[in-house]
Amino acid sequence: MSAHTSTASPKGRKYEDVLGGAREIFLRDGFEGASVDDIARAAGVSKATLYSYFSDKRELFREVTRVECERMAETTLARIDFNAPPREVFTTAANSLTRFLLSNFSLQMFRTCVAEAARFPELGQAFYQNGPEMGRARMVVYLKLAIERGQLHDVDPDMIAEQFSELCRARLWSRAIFGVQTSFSEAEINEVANHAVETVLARFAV
Amino acid sequence: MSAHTSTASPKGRKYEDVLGGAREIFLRDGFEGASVDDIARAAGVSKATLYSYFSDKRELFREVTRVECERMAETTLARIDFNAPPREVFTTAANSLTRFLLSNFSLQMFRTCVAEAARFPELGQAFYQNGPEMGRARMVVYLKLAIERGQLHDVDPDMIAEQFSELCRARLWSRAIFGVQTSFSEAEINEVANHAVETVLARFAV
DNA sequence: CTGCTACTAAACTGTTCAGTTTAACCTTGA
DNA sequence: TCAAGGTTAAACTGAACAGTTTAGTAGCAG
Repeated sequence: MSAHTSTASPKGRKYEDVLGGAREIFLRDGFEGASVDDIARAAGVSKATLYSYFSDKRELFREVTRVECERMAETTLARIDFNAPPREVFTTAANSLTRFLLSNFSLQMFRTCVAEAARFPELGQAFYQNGPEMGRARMVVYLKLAIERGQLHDVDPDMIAEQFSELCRARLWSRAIFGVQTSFSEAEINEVANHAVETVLARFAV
Repeated sequence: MSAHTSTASPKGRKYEDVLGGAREIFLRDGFEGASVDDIARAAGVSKATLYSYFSDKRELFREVTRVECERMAETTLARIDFNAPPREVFTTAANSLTRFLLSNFSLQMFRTCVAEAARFPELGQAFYQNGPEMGRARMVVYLKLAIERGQLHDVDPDMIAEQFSELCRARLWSRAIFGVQTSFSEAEINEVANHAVETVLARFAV
């Protein structure tokens, strides 16, 4: 199934299989929770093969995280229409960001990175830089433009972006991360997103 | 040292010692990271004694968490002056909340609860209810009053409280939780708190 | 002195799990 | 047909660690 993919795997036929299995199990069980035997089984690969590609469990985890962060960066907030008026831009962004923050992937990734932050500091930092940091930087580009155009007050655009993304976490995100609530209706999500937009506009729109 | 404390321990002299040791080690290493041997050593107590008080590691952890959440609830946001004008109330609250969110205790507690959310769902939920939920409920009492007085717009006070506490997380909290930044200057904290106040007032103050 | 209760140190059990080793098996290409 | 490299299942090693057991100690009450 993976022998003839476009990019030849760095070494050996099963490399992609290993990554795929690791992705599945790490995402399901976190780092400590995942056993290497489980990963090998999910990948349809022997443990020996797995260890021929990755010297240890951490290296495997690092690689999975790196790849997933790349994918995430490409997907989320990929294209903002820089010419739309602020209300429109914030509305679009708030909706997609709120949804993303509540997604299984995002929550599990967050959980794992936070859990391993002590044992594994580089990981949390890499995740922060490739994830939140990245999205914020992209937002700041737009904000600066909007400020120049006189659509927003001249306030530190970095702070605007930070506040905006925090507002998208209101009410639902903490419930999700603590497992108090596990599924979210469209109405709930829209309400949070809309309130985020109203608040950020009330404070920063001209 | 603990034999003659005011409240007699439920059973046996060393009960409080065990809790103290557990608190120290759990807070340092999290739940999975902490070994019962370490806890017993830190408590200056034998493992057998420890297990005479608590039937297993989880029960011990539960008890530590419960006690710490109580302490936290008493300390943080304990007294809001319900008669002060909104700007003053929000300013006080933003400062103490931002500081609390960045405290070692709060961060480590959050980390551990999140990490164990899968294995240990009741824990995250208990923490959520005794922590964030509690503080928010207290805030809502004030907000309703302020709305009645016509100091704030008549908007869902629960959402105001949620947005407010999220705003206190802007910029610094995610850096802290991912270990990107570990110490925070007064100036940084004040800036975040002040921006939170300005934003919440811009949106909700009459 | 006796008996009771809390406590202790240390050895022990059983399990889980990362990482290694071995010996054999396929596939491909010369 | 043979050789080489990737792959496999399965057994193994060694460590960590939760929880138990044992044999014994310290202090206190009657």
